[in-house]
Amino acid sequence: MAQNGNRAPPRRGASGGPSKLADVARLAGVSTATVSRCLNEPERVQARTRERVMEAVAQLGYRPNFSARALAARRTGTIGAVIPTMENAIFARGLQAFQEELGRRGYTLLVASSSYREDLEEEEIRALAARGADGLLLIGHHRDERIVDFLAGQGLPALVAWAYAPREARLPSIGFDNRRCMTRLAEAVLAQGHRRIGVVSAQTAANDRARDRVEGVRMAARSAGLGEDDLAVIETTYGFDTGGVAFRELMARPAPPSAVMCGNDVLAVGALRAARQMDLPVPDAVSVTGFDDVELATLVDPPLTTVHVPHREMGRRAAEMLVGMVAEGSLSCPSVELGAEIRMRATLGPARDRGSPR
Amino acid sequence: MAQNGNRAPPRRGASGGPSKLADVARLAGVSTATVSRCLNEPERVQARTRERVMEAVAQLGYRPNFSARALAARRTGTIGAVIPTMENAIFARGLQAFQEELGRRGYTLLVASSSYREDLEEEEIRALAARGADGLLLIGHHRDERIVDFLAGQGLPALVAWAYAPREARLPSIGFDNRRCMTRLAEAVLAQGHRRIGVVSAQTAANDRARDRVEGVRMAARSAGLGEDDLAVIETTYGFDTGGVAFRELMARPAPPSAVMCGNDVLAVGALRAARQMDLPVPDAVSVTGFDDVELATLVDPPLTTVHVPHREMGRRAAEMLVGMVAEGSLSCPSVELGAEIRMRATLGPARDRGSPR
DNA sequence: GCTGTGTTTGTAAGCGCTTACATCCCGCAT
DNA sequence: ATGCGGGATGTAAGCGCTTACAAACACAGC
Repeated sequence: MAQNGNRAPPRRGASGGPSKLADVARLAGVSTATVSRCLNEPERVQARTRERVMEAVAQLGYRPNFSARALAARRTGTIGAVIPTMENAIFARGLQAFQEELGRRGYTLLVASSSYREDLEEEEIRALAARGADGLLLIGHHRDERIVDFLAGQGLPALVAWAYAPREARLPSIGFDNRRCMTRLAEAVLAQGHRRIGVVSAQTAANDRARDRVEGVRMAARSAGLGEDDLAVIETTYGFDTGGVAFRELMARPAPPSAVMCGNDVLAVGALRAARQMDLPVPDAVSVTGFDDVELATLVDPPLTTVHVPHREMGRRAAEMLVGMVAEGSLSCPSVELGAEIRMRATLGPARDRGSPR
Repeated sequence: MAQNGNRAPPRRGASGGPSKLADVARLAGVSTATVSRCLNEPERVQARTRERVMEAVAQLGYRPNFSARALAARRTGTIGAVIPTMENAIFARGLQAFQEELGRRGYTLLVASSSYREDLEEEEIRALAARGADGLLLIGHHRDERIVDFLAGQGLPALVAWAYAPREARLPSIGFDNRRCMTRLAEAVLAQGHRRIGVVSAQTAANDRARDRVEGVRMAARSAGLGEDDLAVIETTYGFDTGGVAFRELMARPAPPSAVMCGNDVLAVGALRAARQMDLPVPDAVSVTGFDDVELATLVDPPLTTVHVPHREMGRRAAEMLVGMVAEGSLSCPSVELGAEIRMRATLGPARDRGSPR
């Protein structure tokens, strides 16, 4: 609220200060409407006039005032994204691709991060809406019904990424079927003869992706005839350390698992490190799997068996879809399922028979 | 340019559509000015009136229109950041902290990424300025003089992060002295008896940080009496693979280095992987160092000797400083140097005497 | 020559908010 | 009583742009 000389008349034109539409109009000898048209629908003004205007624009170094334009036109050319955190490489990468594509299409990205907190996400969605975002990118489907209502009420297009569930969800989405991917990976684990499986999952409370992944393992286990006791699930926060801690806890149980499936690569790498510290060779003593296939997965030793997710493509296509929705003023578009495939590497091996439980 | 029913009268109030300041004023039985004051300078209106207004605000679910507010008040509550890429963990992490602190102080973050391209960066700086960013965060000092002039002309506060050079630079900065850090690390390398040193640097053309780091090695080498030939520098783009390629090239030279200092951890990890593939034990056959101390550095085997940079703190404090400049309408503030310390881990070992060169 | 059609440009009314300034009102000193 | 200081509120003029509508003009067909 500094009251510093705000009222000083802004220097214009020659002095390098911001020039306005009216300045351009004056210099070009046309009306402001014509200048505006030159900038927004060039084909609607005669070539000669347009040249004159453009010259004036160049001469003054004119840049339209964004707020004024947004206010008058009721659109901002801004897309908002609310992601859990940029520190997670998968979001950083997807967001980077998202932003690149957005830029290519003349939109700007407004970012907010929710730190995986549902209340914060809601707050930020509303803030971005108030800021006039033309569209919103959200992560995952888990979200209070009220917010979806709010979005619909505002006529604000929103797209969900990192998940795919066209049936149950009201918002269109681009992503992959977390549950099915995890089921397939679990089947691969079971095919190696593992009969006691540990799961290190991210917090599932407000995270449908994490929930779906755990559910995926459950389904595969059930189909394979495993009982409740053969599946040990631990939830933990995101991080290398927490992954290690959870792994230790799993392995300290009376009948430890022969394979530990982790909800993401970061947790898995944490598990791997813990295994090394515990002198448990991977995959001979215990198998480990991840999810995401971040760069790290191929850098650890042994390289991690995981599920490859095309983060960059997801980001890029999300931008395409969202911009499309914004352009046609539609609140929906066909959801897109991306392929996510298992990357068999070295951390998954056959179950070593060390006396079946009991 | 979709011409869809834009002109339909927007439903207000009850119907859930966006309500305006005037709606609140009407409901509360006051003027719009009073409502505005309630929102912006609550202490200037009487408690009783304020309560009535706030109630109306709550009842209507009123949210101020951002563009209108920005247009009228000539400030946006938005801070822009132009970073090379979000995919680099160091920027993602710093930016995350930056955004968190910004949010805490009521500002929103507008991100653009330049992909390490100077022309794009300029373009984006101008775009963010036109969007009415109240302040700008930039990375590194390398930048055309014209842009700094432009910023000054616009009266737009800008802060440089990830670098510290209060003397030479016109913009205030927060960061660390890349050159000095690297000199110290190089001294540590030299202290281990290394006399032929390879450097794998990021592209230096538009990157003063990379340039300073190389320069840091040069200075230490010179002080130690090494000749030009004892220092082999390769520049490469950012990535694990490129780091590996550069490492191979260095080791394939007639008189290969006994230590390879990399411009950042990602390059270093790439080098480490290449070394393993070449059956060159680290640090017995060759030492390797990094820079940044990303999480990865402790996860590789052996753990990487590197320079620890407090990215999160840098982001957080950058937000503090920039918000301060914006609040007091100042274009400058004291630069801050953050400590960055060497993390001695296992990839740096004594030079093995394998016949001094010649 | 007159009307009708289409194209190009201008006029001016907002968009929803902030804020300088005017007004009102109340208590208090005179 | 009268006048004055000062806080609370209202009035209204923008902020810089877009765009509906009107005006002006060119040219075709009759």
